Amino acid sequence: MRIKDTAAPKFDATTTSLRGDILSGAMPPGTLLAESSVARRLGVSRVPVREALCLLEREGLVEFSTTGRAFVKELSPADFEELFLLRLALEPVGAKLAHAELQRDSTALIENIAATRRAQSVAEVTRLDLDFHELILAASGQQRLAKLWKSLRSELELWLGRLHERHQFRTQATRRETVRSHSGILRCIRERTPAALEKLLRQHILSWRDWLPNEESQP
Amino acid sequence: MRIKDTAAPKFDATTTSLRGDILSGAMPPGTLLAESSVARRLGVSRVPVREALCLLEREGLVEFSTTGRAFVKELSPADFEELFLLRLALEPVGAKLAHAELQRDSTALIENIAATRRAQSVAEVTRLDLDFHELILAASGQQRLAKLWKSLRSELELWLGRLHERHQFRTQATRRETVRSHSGILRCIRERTPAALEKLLRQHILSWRDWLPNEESQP
DNA sequence: TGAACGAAAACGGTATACCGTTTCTCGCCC
DNA sequence: GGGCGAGAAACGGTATACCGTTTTCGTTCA
Repeated sequence: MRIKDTAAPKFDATTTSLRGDILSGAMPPGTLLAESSVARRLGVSRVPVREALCLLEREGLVEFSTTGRAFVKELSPADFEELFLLRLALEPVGAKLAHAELQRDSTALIENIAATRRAQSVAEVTRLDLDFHELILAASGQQRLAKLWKSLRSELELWLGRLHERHQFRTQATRRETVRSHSGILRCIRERTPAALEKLLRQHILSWRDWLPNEESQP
Repeated sequence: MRIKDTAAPKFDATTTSLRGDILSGAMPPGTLLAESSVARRLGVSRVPVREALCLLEREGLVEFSTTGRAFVKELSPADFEELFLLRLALEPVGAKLAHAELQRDSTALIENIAATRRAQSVAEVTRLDLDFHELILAASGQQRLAKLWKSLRSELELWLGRLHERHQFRTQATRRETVRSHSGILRCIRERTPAALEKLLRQHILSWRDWLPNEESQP
């Protein structure tokens, strides 16, 4: 009755571990991820580490120098802007296609909104917000679109990691605004009002962007 | 005065070789790319092959089964449609941003159009067409957008590989139409008429899609 | 004091070897 | 004749070892 006999591959445990360290801020952007060191630290050989770094590069969390060394990716304000440029280009397309699937079953999105109402911190609201958008793109039925979103999300979370420590957000206002936007977006998808949907979605994404301090200050 | 002392890494020679075999049709979609066999055939060890397969997966030419085996990606008609969905979503955004760069220097695009005028086959027109779009997205200054385009292009070429053998195209009409569209698009970018640009670009992309037989027939 | 130089340590690219699992093949049994 | 199962071959995941290059750091010289 066993579904899986095979032992879990080490390279994805390695990937998970590294991803956690990066997103948690334990390894800030610019940190060198040397294969040997990582392998020693995690008690595996260099081979699974190599694999993990390759995967994380595709996720957008790691970048390689010309000499082949891996670093935690550093995002410039321009990168940050590009992420939202792509969100604005892709999400409306996906949302319009998600209609059929969400007409059939949108409980996940409804539960997400309910959970957002109960959220206790801005970090939690943020996570639920990203989950909400991810659910929509998954419901679009477009594989590349969904994959692409996950990569954009990773990079956004990489950026976010630096913010929650440094800034005080107004939890209640953020939460209320998020719930309102998400409810409206879901309604537009299910009632199939594409023009209103696009407008709402764009506003929501942009307002989210403008909440985040795009620090240019420190030289 | 040597820029590079270091020997060219084998993994990118391997990547190039495999990419060529895939795009040339020598290894049709569905072909198993076993690390051992490829390594033997190319006279290298499995390690560079592993690296190459990882890169080619990111390019969209290779996909992995759940058991970790690599195959030349098989594209369904739905995949084909998704590629154009993404092109329609992304290219207008990139083209609008390419204005400044192309105002400064658009010789590459102009030469591309001239070369298209002299093209002798549909395959050549096709390649120049893809080059044209790639140049625009490169000029947008958006790294992720440019990377993304290259991946979409690879998959399109993967699809195209099966067509040029099986179908007779009208070279002259295709060439004339392509030159006309490209000229119009370039003019719109440089004169910054975004509405007309978006319309032209969408028409051009869609007409391109409709030329390609999206065969549903054979069971 | 600062910059250029050189040696040692660290790192990445690659080859090879081992092991458990998957896949294929061929012969057996129904 | 057709499914079915056992054995063999092939394959992927991982560990280890070697080598040339890059990086780093301490020393020396201007």
